[in-house]
Amino acid sequence: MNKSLAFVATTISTKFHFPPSLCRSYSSPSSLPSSNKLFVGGLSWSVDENSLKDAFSSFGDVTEVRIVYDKDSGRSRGFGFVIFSNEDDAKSAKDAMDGKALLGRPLRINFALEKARGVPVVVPRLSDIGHLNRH
DNA sequence: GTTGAGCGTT
Repeated sequence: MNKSLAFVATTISTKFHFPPSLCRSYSSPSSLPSSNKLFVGGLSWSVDENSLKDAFSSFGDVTEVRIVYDKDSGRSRGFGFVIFSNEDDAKSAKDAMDGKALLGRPLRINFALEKARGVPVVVPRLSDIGHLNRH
């Protein structure tokens, strides 16, 4: 009887092709949802926003380039962001530049995590805590 | 003169 169950399972798995909507683990391999904003890591310490833009502007319109510098030391933290006006340009730039070297260091590119902009931040209120002491 | 995975100073 186990054999017949195995037969059924095999039959099902070979006969059915599940629609992509049910196979979401394959929809974005090794990354995040597509966007026009790229996280660029692995930068050489000496790369500035200009040379980074030059490296990416051939793939489309670069809306913004931002390299993250340390607040106190002022030196590059070795990563930054490149924003394209077009989402497809960002994707092709990522595919083309990921792993490629810039100024001697291989780039690590990914779609950027969305830094919560426009999302209201709810903070606890002291006036509400006061109600806890009330009967 | 330094470091080497990661997700940002207005």
